[in-house]
Amino acid sequence: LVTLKDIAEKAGVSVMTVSRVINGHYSKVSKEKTEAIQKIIRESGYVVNSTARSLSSKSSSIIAVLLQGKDGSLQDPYSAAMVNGIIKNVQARGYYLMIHDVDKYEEITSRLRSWNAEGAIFLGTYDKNMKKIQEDNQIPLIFTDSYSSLRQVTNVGIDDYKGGMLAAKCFLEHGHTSCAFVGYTPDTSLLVQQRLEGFRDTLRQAGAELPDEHIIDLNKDPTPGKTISSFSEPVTAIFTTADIAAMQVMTQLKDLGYQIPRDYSIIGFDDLSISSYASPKLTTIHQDIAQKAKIACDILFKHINSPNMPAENICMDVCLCERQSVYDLRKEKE
Amino acid sequence: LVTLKDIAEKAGVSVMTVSRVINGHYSKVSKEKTEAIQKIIRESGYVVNSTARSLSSKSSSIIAVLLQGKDGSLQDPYSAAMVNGIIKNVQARGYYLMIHDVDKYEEITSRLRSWNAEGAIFLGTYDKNMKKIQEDNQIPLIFTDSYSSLRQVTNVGIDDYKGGMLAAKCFLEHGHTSCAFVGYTPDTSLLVQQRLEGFRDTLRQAGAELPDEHIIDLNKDPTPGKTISSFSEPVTAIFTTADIAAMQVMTQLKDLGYQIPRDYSIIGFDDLSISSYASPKLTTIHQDIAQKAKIACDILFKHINSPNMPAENICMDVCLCERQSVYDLRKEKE
DNA sequence: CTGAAAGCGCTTACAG
DNA sequence: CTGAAAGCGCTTACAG
Repeated sequence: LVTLKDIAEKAGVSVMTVSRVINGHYSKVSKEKTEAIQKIIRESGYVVNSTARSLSSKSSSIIAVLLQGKDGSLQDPYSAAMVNGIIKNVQARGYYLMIHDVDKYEEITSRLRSWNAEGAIFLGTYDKNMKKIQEDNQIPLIFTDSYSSLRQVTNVGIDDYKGGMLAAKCFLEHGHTSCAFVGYTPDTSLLVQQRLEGFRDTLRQAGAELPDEHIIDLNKDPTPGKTISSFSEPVTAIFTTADIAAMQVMTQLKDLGYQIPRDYSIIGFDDLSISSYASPKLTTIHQDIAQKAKIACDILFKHINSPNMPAENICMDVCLCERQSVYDLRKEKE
Repeated sequence: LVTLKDIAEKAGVSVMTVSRVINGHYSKVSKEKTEAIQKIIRESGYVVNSTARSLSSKSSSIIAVLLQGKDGSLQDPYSAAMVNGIIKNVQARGYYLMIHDVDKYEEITSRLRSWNAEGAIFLGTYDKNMKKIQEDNQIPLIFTDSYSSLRQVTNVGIDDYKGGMLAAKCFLEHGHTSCAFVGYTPDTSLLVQQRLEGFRDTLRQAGAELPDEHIIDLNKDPTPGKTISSFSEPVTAIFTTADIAAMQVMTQLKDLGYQIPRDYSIIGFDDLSISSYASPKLTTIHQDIAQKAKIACDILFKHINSPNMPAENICMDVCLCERQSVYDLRKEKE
């Protein structure tokens, strides 16, 4: 193990001089010494001990990503895409990424503090504990897709309400008025509620009601396809809060002998790359995940570099990505 | 920030006594003191400084996962599932996970050394630099799906050759003799070559040749569906080295007006959960990713806890998961 | 069972 | 431009 001391001895200078060269404070070291030291560093294969640097400088260069068992696991392609983007952005800035899978609130603080993380990005839902998390951790914290009622929260999200609206509009424009909604925990997830409300409000404005029975919680009902096909009032269109869920429902309905989109039209959410491999290709609400990861990191580092920046709430736009899973009922009637 | 010293002062003991309690060396501390100290720790919200502990104890409790730009990115659902499993296993043992996205060889060593990682798991292909990586990093290193010619490598992989064999057998049993193979970089990836060889050998043994033109590199040809449909010698069955690729090819062929599996039978690889959402449901070679992640971690910690363990090469079994994407040509002939 | 000393490999802050 | 001193918060190793 090569240390600063070893290099200092070899170069016949003090540890401080070597430290200055390593940290790029060239203006403070004579040119000859700088070059001599750099040569020795190169030849010796020296690598800074981040652990020592972190301890003495009180800055770790560690960014934490907090994953949550339920909706923020890497099993979810959305989260995987986010983390993928975050890694690249964090590394590009010379920082390191630690990834934590937490379910209990208490773990968060100890994990963040233990390594003296300089900032953290949260994936998943933390709405209930957010205030506590913020009080206990005085470092920049970026939440994503959060709908906390707290004012002072930095959040990067999307226009979920508009997403629901766009789905409803699309269905209406294609002549659908009897719809269903399928999502994970619509009663408790504020994000899902936004999508639901945008969807329901827009339908209602057009005179189409979305009865409560047509709102299905995927956590409670693993076979929404079956459920929907058994409704007394027949449904023709299904809005789903994730592409994966949409593909699941689609498969269930096809297994029951229905044709998509002939019998049931479906709209997903996210626009994952796999949604164009679905059959029929999935019409879905598009969000730009790579961009979202970039923005989250940009804000995080802005806050790290200048503390006391005000909290900011970013709301990214969404749009409808039309493919083939919505059937045009009006064609029939013509 | 609460330190050991603060707690020691409050409890009227030395720092060492507190340290012993925190590390669970209860046999070395009197019961009364232990309890008094634990109470203070609880009330003060003390969190160990891992950075300081790492520096003085020379063990960091950090495990590194190395991702590789090309085939080991989190964009790939296989890698995401692996990392997901690794996180849980690593955390269950009280360790922390740092994740590194590397493309240049040199980065690996500096990233590992800088944080004094206790072990590392590699996702993706590192065959060329493996020897150097091992020489430069004297910590337990677990490679996955590697086919390095080095003897002393700990690797967790699957029986890729058998995977190819099973695919070929399945096609043959259903009357297919004219096949194609689609994969990423079949010329350079030893893993893909294994799958290809298992596939080709088995076909050959049954008297069915797989001509070189029927081996398609997805990196060079992004539209294998089109290519395959234009072959002069018509192909009826396509083996693909990843479920995602299979779904891609399937979609391309359907877009060209072909019916799957009527016109083309397809077998994928991995058995990701999404493969059952494909339409038709994808017949594929199943590998147990959660188990693979667990085994990789088990071996890693075995090596961490007892150094000088011999390298081991684990080869997990694969099996055919039959769904609906292979058509039975023999039915026709009867 | 308890503690004083030394040290892990760096950086900060100060003196020259 | 250069360096000696002190310290970051812990643990190891030793002495009692």
